[in-house]
Amino acid sequence: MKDIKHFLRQNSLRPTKQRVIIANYLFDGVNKHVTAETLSNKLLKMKAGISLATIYNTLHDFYERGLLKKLMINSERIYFDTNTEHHHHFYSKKDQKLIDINVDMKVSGLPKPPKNKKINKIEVLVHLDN
Amino acid sequence: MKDIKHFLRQNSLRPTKQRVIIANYLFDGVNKHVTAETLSNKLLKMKAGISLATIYNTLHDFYERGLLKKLMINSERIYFDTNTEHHHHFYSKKDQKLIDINVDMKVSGLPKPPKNKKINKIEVLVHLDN
DNA sequence: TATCAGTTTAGAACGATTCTAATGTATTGA
DNA sequence: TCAATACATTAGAATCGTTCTAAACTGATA
Repeated sequence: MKDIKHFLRQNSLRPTKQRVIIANYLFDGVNKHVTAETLSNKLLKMKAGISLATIYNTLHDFYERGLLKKLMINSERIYFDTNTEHHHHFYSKKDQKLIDINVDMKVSGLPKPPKNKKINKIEVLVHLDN
Repeated sequence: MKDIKHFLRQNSLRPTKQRVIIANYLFDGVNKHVTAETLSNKLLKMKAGISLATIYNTLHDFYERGLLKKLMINSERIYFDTNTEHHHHFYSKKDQKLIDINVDMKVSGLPKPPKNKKINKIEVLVHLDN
């Protein structure tokens, strides 16, 4: 897609074949949560032979440009979220699945942060059964 | 300490030399957040020559008995919390430090969980600057 | 106090991720 | 248009936290 090449250039990323394929998939309008592994599997199904190293590089590059959010869900792998707006998540450990919570939530009763520290952001993770 | 041996036995853990040392440190009344690495360093300072394997085993054993909580903070290492009550945290990435939030907080505006799923627990992580 | 199940340990293995350095490709500017 | 070159991709090695293995050890028991 022309648009994606534009989009990549706007983010100072050369629109290489691999980046175009990955960006097309990730930024198709449907928000996604991916790991290097799930993305690799998806790309394999699409017959796009992109090396793992490039997948890691690309996720990293996109993250550094603010095109992806990194999620700290468990210690086993790194999740990337195409929804870069501030939002929260449901998480089902059993299904290893994340679901966006896009409605506005409020956290009340928050104590003052320690001296000389400011709150950057508040992350709410709602664990579902198992 | 006699108490710690008792405590271990009550949790169906043999009070071995290593477990007694680790439990004495972890459950001294002051809540702590440790990783295998920080615990290992602390034990080295105490001149307790406990192998890394045992540290991992012991953290795991304590976790399985519900004596420790596992925290998913970042993907680099696993944090264990001696405070097993439901509570939340401040996190400073810069300092790699966690601080308990022990006051009651309320999250409002939470949407319904997906069909057939029930909310298990809600975790709030307050990121401090950097 | 001998037995034995449970524990500790060094070191190997593992799995996600990062690094290396050789090859390939998009961009540039003449 | 076509070098030249700066940036990307890649296979495979390296890394690092964690887990596994299997041999030596130790607490509990009878």
